[in-house]
Amino acid sequence: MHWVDVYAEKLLELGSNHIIESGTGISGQPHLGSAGDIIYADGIHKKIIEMGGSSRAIWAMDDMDGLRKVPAQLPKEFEQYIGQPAFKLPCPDGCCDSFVEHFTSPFLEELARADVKPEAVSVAQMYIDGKYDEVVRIALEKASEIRVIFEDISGSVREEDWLPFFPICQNCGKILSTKAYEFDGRKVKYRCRGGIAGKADIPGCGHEGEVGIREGKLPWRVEWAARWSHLGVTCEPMGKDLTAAGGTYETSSIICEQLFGSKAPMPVPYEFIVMSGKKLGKSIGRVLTFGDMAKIVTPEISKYFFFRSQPTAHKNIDFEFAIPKLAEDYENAERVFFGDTSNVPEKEIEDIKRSYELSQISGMPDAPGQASYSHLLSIIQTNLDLEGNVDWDGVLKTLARTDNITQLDERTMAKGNAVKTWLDTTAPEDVKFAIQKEMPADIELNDDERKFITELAGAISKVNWEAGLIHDAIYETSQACELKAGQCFKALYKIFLGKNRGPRLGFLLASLDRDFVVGRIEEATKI
RNA sequence: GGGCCCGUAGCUUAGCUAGGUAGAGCGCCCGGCUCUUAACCGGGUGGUCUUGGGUUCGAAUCCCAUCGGGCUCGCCA
Repeated sequence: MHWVDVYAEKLLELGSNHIIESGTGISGQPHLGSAGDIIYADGIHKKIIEMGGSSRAIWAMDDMDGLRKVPAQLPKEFEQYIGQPAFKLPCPDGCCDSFVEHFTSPFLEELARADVKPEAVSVAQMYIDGKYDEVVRIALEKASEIRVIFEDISGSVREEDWLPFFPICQNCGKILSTKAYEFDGRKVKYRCRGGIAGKADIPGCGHEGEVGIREGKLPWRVEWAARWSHLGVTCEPMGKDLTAAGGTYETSSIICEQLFGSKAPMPVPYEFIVMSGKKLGKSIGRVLTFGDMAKIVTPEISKYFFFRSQPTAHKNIDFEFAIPKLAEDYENAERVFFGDTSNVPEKEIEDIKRSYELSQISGMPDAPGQASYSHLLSIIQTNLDLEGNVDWDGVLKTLARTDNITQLDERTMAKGNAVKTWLDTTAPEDVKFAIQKEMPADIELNDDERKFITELAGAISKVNWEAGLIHDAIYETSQACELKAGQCFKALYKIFLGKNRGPRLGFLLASLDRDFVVGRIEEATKI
């Protein structure tokens, strides 16, 4: 059984109403891993409903959290906001109402296009609206119990007067720099004495004051427990960092059960996504969000990436070399789904079909997609104009010949655009080819190849300029020279592309100017 | 020091949540093809499933231990 269904069934054994939560810190653009968190939750959520249970998928944005450091893409001026809660920050580009909206709305739109539509909940808004009043009050009143739990689970000792609450300083606006020390049942007294975020110190302003319980937040582990209890969360995917013993999940579970009297949700631990050891430098650009991935391989294939293996399996995404392979895996799953189960072990058929199904975004297609990613990769490059734009009519002509496709349907266009995006962004030079306007400087031809080229120079000038005839002329010349055709094709690729391989030569050359081709071949006889 | 995850062919890996003779892709080798969609077709090479125990009629799979890798907790989202 597919792991998504295993979780859904386990949950339904526990009860029929479920809240599947996911959550993301808003300290910049949410990355691919955050999207995975929500995609996993969405898969389980949908399965529960499909099996007759009721379920809500909730996505909590942690916008009450203080800004720890300035993300790379933000202007330096944002340093002034370090320590302040995210929900109060302005939009970095002035295009949205707020910092949070700037990052979350594109993220949610990208996911929505993949048919992943959780109910978004602002944590800050829950505090401000008083939704957390009760849990905050319980936490403050039972501060000593929480302190004991922290000590038992993780061995960390808090100060005598420690309170599980971080007020927003009324003077400097920071939330990472305050220390609450007294709760009188209504107000919390605090000192803005400075704090720590990662390795950096967050200086405080020294202000002393008191705030209401809606003007600050609980510490993470307490807040998580409070949220579970308040929303009735029954299941939540989480990164493996949170599931370590003595870690966040364990502590929060105990707080949830002991203080709030609620059962902790079923965790769905998952591995982090690794980007093939490559740094996310300028060469790879911004390619680390779900939207970027969806543009490079389509939303369906992006979802397939998450569903095809166990959430705990290591996930290595390589935006350079592994993209066609990922697409091929998906296309293979598609064939399996539509009944071609050759090459697939019996045992895996069910899960492969299910992974494919989970990856769809607008119902089940009634037939496999027609053109493969790899094929499009090749034919799109043979149909680029000088500005690098795709000649879709040319692509269609090729597809008509190779795949019997009479029109570019939505799926084919989506895949074609994805291929083009990949070529324009992270595709490695190895998979790219382009007609060399000048004879490539550093190529070498051996005696056989030179002989072939010389023969061909005579033959090619007499050929009618049609793909099939050009191809025949090349083949016949190779036979006449008693050479392997493969070697001869290679020689031509070298002089036209500067590479050893390429797309079908007859069609490639036919699309070029005849004089140019003949001229290049004649030029090559002098190498 | 504690915990979690991973370890299967040269490489990438499936199978572990059904215990039933280890499967695939890439690569490589041979053969074929009026010979190329960075292909295709046929055949082949290649794994003591990290290692050692245990349970079992039977273990890659379950249990215990071991080694190696990654991550994480002990300050802190």
